[in-house]
Amino acid sequence: MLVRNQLAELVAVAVSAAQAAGDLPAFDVPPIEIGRPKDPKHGDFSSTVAMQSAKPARMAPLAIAQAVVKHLPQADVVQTADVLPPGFINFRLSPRWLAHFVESIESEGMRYGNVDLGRGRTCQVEFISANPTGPLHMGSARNAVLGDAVARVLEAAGWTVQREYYLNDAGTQMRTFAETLYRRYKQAFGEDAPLDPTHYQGEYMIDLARQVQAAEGDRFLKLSPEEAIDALGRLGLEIVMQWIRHSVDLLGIRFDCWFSEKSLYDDGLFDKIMTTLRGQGQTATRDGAEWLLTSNFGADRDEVLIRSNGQPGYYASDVAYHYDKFVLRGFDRVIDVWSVDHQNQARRMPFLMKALGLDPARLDILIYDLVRLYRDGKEVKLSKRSGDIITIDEVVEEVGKDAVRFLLLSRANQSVIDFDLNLAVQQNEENPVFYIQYAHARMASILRTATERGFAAGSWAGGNLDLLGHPSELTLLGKLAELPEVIEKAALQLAPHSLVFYLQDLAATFHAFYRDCRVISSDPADAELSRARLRLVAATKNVFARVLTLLGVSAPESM
RNA sequence: GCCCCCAUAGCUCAGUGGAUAGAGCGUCGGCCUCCGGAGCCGAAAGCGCAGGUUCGAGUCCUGCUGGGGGUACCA
Repeated sequence: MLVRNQLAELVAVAVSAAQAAGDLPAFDVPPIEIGRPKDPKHGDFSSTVAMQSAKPARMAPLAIAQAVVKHLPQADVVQTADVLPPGFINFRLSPRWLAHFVESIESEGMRYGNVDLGRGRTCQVEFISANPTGPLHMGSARNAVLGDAVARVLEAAGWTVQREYYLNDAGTQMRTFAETLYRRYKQAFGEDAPLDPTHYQGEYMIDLARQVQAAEGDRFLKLSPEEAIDALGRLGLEIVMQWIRHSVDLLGIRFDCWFSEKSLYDDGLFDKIMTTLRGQGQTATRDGAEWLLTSNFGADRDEVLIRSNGQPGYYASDVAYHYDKFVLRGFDRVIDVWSVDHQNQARRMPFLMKALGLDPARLDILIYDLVRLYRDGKEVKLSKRSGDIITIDEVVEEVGKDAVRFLLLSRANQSVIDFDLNLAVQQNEENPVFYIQYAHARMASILRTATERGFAAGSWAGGNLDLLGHPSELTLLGKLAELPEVIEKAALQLAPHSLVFYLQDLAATFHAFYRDCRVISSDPADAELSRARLRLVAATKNVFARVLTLLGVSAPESM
């Protein structure tokens, strides 16, 4: 159980006991929340229950706090519980308990920090889902690493997670893609086939056409334009999918499922849902189009399902796709990771859920803000259509997966990221990922050095943890014990960036410990203390590796 | 016009309604004779403006100013 929850229980018991003893009146006790004081001298945890109870109990907060502390049950975890004006109850964790906390970290290993918010329930995280009409560009990189990190955090929080890429292989964009490829393909044979302004202007379409030319020759020229466009569209899609898989792989991401939008129509699911919705009277025909009457569920407007040209609109796909997720595949929860461009669409999703008879709370739309790319001090605009793109592959090959992931995960989701390509290339102390990885490498180095100086690998396992008690050791131990709270918070808020800030904090705490406490001593009299400290270093290294893994960033043994 | 997000130190950003608002970079001043100085210690420096709610507001509400995004029978 989280330390915070243990303390909350102790306080709850104390309040009841105080009431039973007549030291507190009967009143509605507010939910007991345990917080972390900003200032460490106020202790490790604090409760504001006394201030919150002042009004209902009609008592001075200070007196309430004193009554609570008086009835606080004994517990190993608590060293002291102090009352401070205006009514804070401050807890300090027991040094002995903290020191032995190392044993928990050792036994849990790379599972340490896990919490059980999910209780095994299933959660699908759908992310990237960029149109397969070209290589993944840097605009999708934030989506990619955020979605993956959220998936990792949710797994650590007890959810059974499935990662999915939704392939928009239906609709007009695919048609435009196929037409563009057809013209580039003809151009490759020297034919005059100029692009329209609506076509994809990017150079990569030329590469794609040449690739087809090399592999397939001129056989598509012999088909009718319609047949050729169809065939080239399918072939081009396959090739682009290979590009996308490669980029995703470079970022260290694995998808469990690549879901085809087209399959929603080919497999008859869309028709089936339309029949159901019509039967329920949830659609209406107006202006030649068929609408889903979301205004019946509180929306300020209805949504077009089938356009007046007879083609389904994108909302139709969303309806069928989410029906498939929740009803056919039965996910308890779904998270769609969308850029801020889709904020309007996101607001309409709850109505879609209601129209399908589903609880909107089961669907989270995780909105993140833009990434602005800068090169040589100028913003670089990204657009597949204009052809001005910087691919994920280019950037990852230039600055590495770790830097890309770390930089893109070190901001809150709702803040804009300015990604300076020139700066990211500089692999120096200005790059925060190196600070973190350095700390891990330093710990690895300490353990290596220990084995060279007579502490056989693992021989410190029996080190006497009771010897740990230096303030810097206790601070480090307290920070290590925070991890479950950090993971819980990251999972609840779908905000992996808090892991980054935790790591920076932990690194600083470790460096302070390293400064104050010599781990490997040449004095034989300190051998036992060294073994205890080596256990602490190994536990800290484990926590670093754990959190870096949650971020998808590697934890180097040396740099 | 309407809707959403943002505004915190010189710069880039954290900050679950709690106590003296933090970190990195930059600036200034210190620290390597046994573990990695890619590190550590210290200093200067901040919540856009005006109201409101609350025992308590950077955090919640309203208005204003400034920046970004969104407002299709396109996805």
